[in-house]
Amino acid sequence: MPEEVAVKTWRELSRQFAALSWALESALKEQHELGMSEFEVLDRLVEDEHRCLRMQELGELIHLSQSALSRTVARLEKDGLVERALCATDRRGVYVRLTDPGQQRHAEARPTHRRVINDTLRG
Amino acid sequence: MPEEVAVKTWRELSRQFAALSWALESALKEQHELGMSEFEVLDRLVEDEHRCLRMQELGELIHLSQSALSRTVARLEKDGLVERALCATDRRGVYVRLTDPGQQRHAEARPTHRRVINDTLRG
DNA sequence: GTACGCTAAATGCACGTGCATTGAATGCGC
DNA sequence: GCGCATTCAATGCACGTGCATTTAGCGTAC
Repeated sequence: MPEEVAVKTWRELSRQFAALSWALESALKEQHELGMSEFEVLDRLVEDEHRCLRMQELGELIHLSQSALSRTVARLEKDGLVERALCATDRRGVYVRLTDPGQQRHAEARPTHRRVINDTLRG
Repeated sequence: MPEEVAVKTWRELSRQFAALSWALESALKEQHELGMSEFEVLDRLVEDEHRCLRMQELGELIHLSQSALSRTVARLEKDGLVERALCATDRRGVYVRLTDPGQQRHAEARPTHRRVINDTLRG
């Protein structure tokens, strides 16, 4: 890939990401009181069979530093959307479990999320 | 485009952007004492015929809020890499002009920038 | 058992960003 | 000329993030 093409690709990537993340952030915040990172956590938890993941697993799925993820989960916990539970087999670890209110909030926000993605990627 | 495919696209976009912006940020910071946004400003200025753009023009090229751009330019100015000049025709406007040290710093950093992009997009 | 290194998650801190506001300058209507 | 809405850039402030460190728990070697 010639150098200038790579730069063009990067700029296009930036542009798309900026547009979409801004659109998601504002739509989720305004309509559902959720930040993008918060929704992302809920969205991953819903996909899990047991609606429960370890911090470490979440960290691999979500592009956030370990500390940022820790605080994001803390915010969700404060709002009662997830709960933390100690890991029985390894007490250093923490399970993050989706609560019923969390599942409900996600169900409300999900259509917004999907719609914004479709609209923005199309536009 | 089916809904799940759009979500996959978004997640892939996020993943690529996170990987590339992190790689750029750390490489530019470590090797050239430049943040990604700072480099982006220099990179756009170099491409301009007169190495000089209005804040507003920069704002359209770079995906940064107006306030963030203002501060990014302020940091560059503090380091002597750009200078601000009042716009003669509209005294509300500000021209941002690349200085010689700025051009030199960009020339040093550019190969790093291009290489990281190529390597990361390929990987 | 104890000591050591390693890993998981939380926290102090500094920094960059966005939002809202401010201050200055322009252009339009009158 | 005089207002008045609009535009451009800068700034106060709050917030989310990353880095570095801390705290706790694990595993291995001895």
